[in-house]
Amino acid sequence: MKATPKRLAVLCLLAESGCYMGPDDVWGLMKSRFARVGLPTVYRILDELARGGMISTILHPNRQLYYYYCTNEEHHHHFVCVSCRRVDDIDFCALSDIGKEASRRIKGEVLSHTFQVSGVCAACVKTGRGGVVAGSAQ
Amino acid sequence: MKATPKRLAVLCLLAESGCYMGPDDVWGLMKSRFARVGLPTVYRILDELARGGMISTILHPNRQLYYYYCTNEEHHHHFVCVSCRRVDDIDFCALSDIGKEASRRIKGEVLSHTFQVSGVCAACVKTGRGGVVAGSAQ
DNA sequence: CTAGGTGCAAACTATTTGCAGGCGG
DNA sequence: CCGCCTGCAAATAGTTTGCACCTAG
Repeated sequence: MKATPKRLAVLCLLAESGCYMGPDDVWGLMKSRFARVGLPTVYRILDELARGGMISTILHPNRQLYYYYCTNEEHHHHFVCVSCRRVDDIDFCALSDIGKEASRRIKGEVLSHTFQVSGVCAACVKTGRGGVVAGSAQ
Repeated sequence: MKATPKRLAVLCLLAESGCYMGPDDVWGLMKSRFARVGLPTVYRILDELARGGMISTILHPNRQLYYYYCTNEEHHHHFVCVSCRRVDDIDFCALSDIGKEASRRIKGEVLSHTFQVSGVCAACVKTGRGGVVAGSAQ
């Protein structure tokens, strides 16, 4: 993939923020850096970067897709703060710990899995940000 | 919540199929049982049943919401077959097994979590249904 | 009579597509 | 000159809302 100014800018935005952002958020920041930039372009760039593995996706319970910068090459999962949108890597995989057990019970072929923890990060707990949020456990 | 004929019908449809369905799928089946039924009504009923805990939701990687009937009162997770749409309960929780570890690393407050395994169920593996599907692990 | 359930049409919003212009190699 | 990156406008699709009707209690 060619490193165009806009692709780099999106990557930098995400890397510097350390937060997950939706296409609209990224678009807002891009508009302050480029005179002309279209929302479809932001969608395309985010999709390309995610396909290329440079960023990862967060499927929010609100059914929208968010993106964030991720250097961790290893398979891992995420803790997302519902207050400040910060993302922390969880550098272990739930499935690997219980994989044998899961396979034994399911007796099928596991193709993929999602594991995502959301809550309030340490910083937000400390400063009292992040009120009570309805939790949904699937 | 009042047990209206349509609410019961939606519940029965899901219970009898043992599969997850989208609002559109449910609508299709409802139309063969009721002369007049609107798609918005199906959306409303599914939402109400889910809020009431009578059915549970599956947030598919395609970002659409599916519903399925679930008797298991305990906290648990799901294995969804991408081939036949069957859902199996995984009657243990990934987070409980690694909860202390997660809390220690995150140092924040966990509000909710999702854990969902998708693949091909035993029956589909046996009959050769269910081709290769791109897997996405978050 | 009243409350709530429902059909229908329209609105909404996130996302995607088509297409033409433009820029770099 | 060619390819692909991109802006813009329009289309798409899932979902939600507004509102009037209608029926059970």
